[in-house]
Amino acid sequence: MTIKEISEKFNISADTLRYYEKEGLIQDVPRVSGRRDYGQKEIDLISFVICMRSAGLPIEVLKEYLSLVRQGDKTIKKRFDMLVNQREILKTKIDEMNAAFDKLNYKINSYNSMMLKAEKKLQKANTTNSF
Amino acid sequence: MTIKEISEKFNISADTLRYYEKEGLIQDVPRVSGRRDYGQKEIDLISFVICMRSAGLPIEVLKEYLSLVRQGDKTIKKRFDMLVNQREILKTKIDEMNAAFDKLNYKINSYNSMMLKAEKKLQKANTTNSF
DNA sequence: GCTTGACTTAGAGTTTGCTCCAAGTTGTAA
DNA sequence: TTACAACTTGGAGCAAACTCTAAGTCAAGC
Repeated sequence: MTIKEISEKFNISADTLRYYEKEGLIQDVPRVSGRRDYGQKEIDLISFVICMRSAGLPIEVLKEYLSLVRQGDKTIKKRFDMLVNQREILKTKIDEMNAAFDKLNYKINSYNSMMLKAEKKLQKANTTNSF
Repeated sequence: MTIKEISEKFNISADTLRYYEKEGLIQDVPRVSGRRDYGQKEIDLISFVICMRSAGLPIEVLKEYLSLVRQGDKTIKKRFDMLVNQREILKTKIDEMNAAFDKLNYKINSYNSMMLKAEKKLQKANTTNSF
């Protein structure tokens, strides 16, 4: 697959794909007369990287993890620890986002009843604070 | 409360608090002989800003929202729309993070059984792909 | 009165992750 | 065979959100 096809498949810019390669995230991409020609192996890797990046895992962390993978079985324990660590960080972020989501929801509902009751001059909403 | 107390209360740097103020997120902070002296109003606002920032809402968006709040009731519909919009964006991000979390979990479990069965030379794990 | 430490400001610097640019190459279609 | 679009590379540029620096101010304790 060409860079354009990959870029469309994953909804990511070709520049970003080249950048990931430059950074060493996606290595040894085959070329056909100079052009990148992604195979299944690369597609699986890109899919993983994009998923993790979308969750905010830093490029540096992914780079180190993939470097460990390339170093073979002796790095399994270290990889495991990395993943567990990243899972914990991710869990914290998800909790924070859910908290913000709930707060947003609460505010939206307040605004909603505020607007519904507006013409009746019943602006009793705005209960906890003013923003 | 002093900037240091706020900084410790919210586990955020004093520099960041000053930065938010410079950016217009937290306005009209009272001073006592030049020093910031945060009151309940400011604390509520900071708490809101930090919650939203931790969920990734951009400073620009928060700034505009808070500016609308200051402009009074005529901006309620616009604020409402902003919040609904941000909620949608946040929902998408939460979904992405949950997907990554599941993937991480799956990998961690794979590594786990890999390591458990290692000495038995039963490295049949690593089922779907190699990283 | 003097030192100290925590503040103040304006503004410069840093980090992360792209995103764009310029100049050159290549396969295809007219 | 020449025009064209889509690639290639190295490197510069950019946006967001801090983070740090320098030079100055102030209240408290000695």
